[in-house]
Amino acid sequence: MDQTERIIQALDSAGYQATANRRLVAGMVATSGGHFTAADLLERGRRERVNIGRATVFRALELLAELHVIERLDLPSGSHAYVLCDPAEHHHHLVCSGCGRSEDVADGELARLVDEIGQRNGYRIETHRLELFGKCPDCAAGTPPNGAASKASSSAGQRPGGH
Amino acid sequence: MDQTERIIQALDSAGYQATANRRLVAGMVATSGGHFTAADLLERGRRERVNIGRATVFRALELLAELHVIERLDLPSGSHAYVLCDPAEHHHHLVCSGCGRSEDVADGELARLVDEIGQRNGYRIETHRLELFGKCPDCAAGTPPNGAASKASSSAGQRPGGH
DNA sequence: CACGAAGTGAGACTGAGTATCAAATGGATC
DNA sequence: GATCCATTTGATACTCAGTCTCACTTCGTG
Repeated sequence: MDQTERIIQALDSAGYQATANRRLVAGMVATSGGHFTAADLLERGRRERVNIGRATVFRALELLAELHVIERLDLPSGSHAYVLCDPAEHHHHLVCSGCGRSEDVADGELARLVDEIGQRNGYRIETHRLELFGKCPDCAAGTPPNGAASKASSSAGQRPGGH
Repeated sequence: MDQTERIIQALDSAGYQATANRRLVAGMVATSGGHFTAADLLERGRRERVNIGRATVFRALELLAELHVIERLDLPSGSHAYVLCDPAEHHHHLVCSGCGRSEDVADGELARLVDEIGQRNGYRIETHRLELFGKCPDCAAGTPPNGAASKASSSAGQRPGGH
């Protein structure tokens, strides 16, 4: 779990206390293996008989998002999820609609494309967001259950089609 | 209001009745001039002393979204909005964080880029979504109030910064 | 007009997220 | 270890978006 350590590090170096609750959330985030919602963590906490308040979980997630340790995602279903990610560079997310697993995708060429669109329309672009949904190699091959599947299932994979 | 007509047409040719309520919603959507939330329409209805139920507005929006006459948008603030758009071709939205106005942006090169990303990661991509937020020419020039501004203000332009 | 289907409004309900506030805890200092 | 203050926490109330239900109304058709 050196991912957990990294999160705690981030908290600490930003001047926040690494309390037991925050460590707990960090641990759950680090081992999520994909995207997760606040409700997922709450549920998991309850299942594991951990005493952590609702508000505390929301606060911890807000904090981690602020530190860019996790990032908020809008699932095609319309609900909000988070993914663990690398705070260093601007990137996007590729999310498996089968098992919920997610990959970071470098911005790469997109930045240029976005600039171009902005220029063509006369807009001064401030933020852009690209979200990709599909099936990961395992799910595409029909072998979804991979550990990740079990706990991500609650929030993954509704409304795969669309537009 | 030939935009309104177009929407009614779409309802009609999909086999739905173009009732008074739906015409009303169509009219509000057509004259929105930017993105709007369900709450915006409800509020506008109340202000204009129109008697239309909460559920009816949600149902109408759902219906229009299904016909691809409007499309759902996730604002950077995390709330859900809709924009009127061309049902014909796959495209994305460029939204002004100042006045709420929005432009359709053709998918263009993005499709290729998305394919490439999918291939590189071994994912079978099902959906992608690009959302661009920034300042339109008017807002960038410091002349925001343009008619559109007044009614879009309730839902536009929070949290302009970010990653 | 009569009928069944489609549409509607009121209001109950649900679930996510926020706000409040008193109590607990952390960590620095003596 | 006792004291102090800032930070964190949990319980709970609250707000708000969106859904569901159900009785009632309206629509189109024969």
